[in-house]
Amino acid sequence: MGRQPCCDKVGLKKGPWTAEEDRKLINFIITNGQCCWRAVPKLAGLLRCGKSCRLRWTNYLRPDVKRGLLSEYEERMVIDLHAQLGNRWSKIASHLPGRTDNEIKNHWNTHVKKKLRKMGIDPLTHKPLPPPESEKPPPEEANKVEEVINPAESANNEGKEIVDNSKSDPTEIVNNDFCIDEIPVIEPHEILLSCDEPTPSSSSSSSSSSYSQTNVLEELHFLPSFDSEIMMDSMWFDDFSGLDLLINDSYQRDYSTSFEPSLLQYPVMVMDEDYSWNF
DNA sequence: AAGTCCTGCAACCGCGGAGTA
DNA sequence: TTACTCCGCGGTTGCAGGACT
Repeated sequence: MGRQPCCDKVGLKKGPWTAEEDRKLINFIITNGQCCWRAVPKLAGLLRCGKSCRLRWTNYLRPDVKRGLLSEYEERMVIDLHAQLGNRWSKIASHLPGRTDNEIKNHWNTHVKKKLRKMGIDPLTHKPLPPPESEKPPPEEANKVEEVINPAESANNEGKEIVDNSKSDPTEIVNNDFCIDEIPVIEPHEILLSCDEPTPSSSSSSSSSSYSQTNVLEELHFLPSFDSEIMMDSMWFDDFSGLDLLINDSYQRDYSTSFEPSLLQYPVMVMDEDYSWNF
């Protein structure tokens, strides 16, 4: 007896998401929160399976998702964490706020693997690759590279916080108070908003003209004078009633100039006609 | 300019774990 | 204990766009 499909696939749409589908999904989650993905497509009026909706939301539509290439620091962290955790992308992603497991996995497979191999490091083991017979690098050089890459073996030298795998489950590492395991189901009042300014790469990295690579949330940002220092990482709304969230279907209202940031208790989100978010 | 190859990324698929009746 | 559902994870695929010939 095979496993039952996650949903009735007959008549379900596959492939890239359209702007309209994204809008429906965003509207639904903003109104109802994240719950019961299986029911989402039906309730949101989407011809998608629940898994597809969840994937689209978590990897792309979530307001706090960070777009663009990983910074050097993030990449280094990914390498370090991969050395500790292996291909546990969701665990790795939990240490990089705003990054998704899929994004990190893709980055690893397309960039980091190559980079490490180029450096003579086995991306699987983080140990020096056995050099080709013809060009054996000096042993001290290989060791040096390993020192840099393999945190488990360089912890003492760098004074970095490295988890002792023998003493505790590496998956339980809590780094910077952020662990995806601790994130509860998101309720409507808990829609997470990124305070990051859109990074230049996020707008320029789109290599495809297809809609799916033009994040409807790409323009997400606070009012220009909003104190992004204070709200550096992210913020959670304590009370849904205070979230003045406006899906501007009429495309006529412009709230972006009608608030003094200092008076703002809650940022105002307005969805524009191009499905981008504005505050 | 046209054809082919390569690359990067979004999305899909199938499995395993957790929860529950 | 078993059978079932649902969710999340990791591996893989498919496609669009860029690079190359």
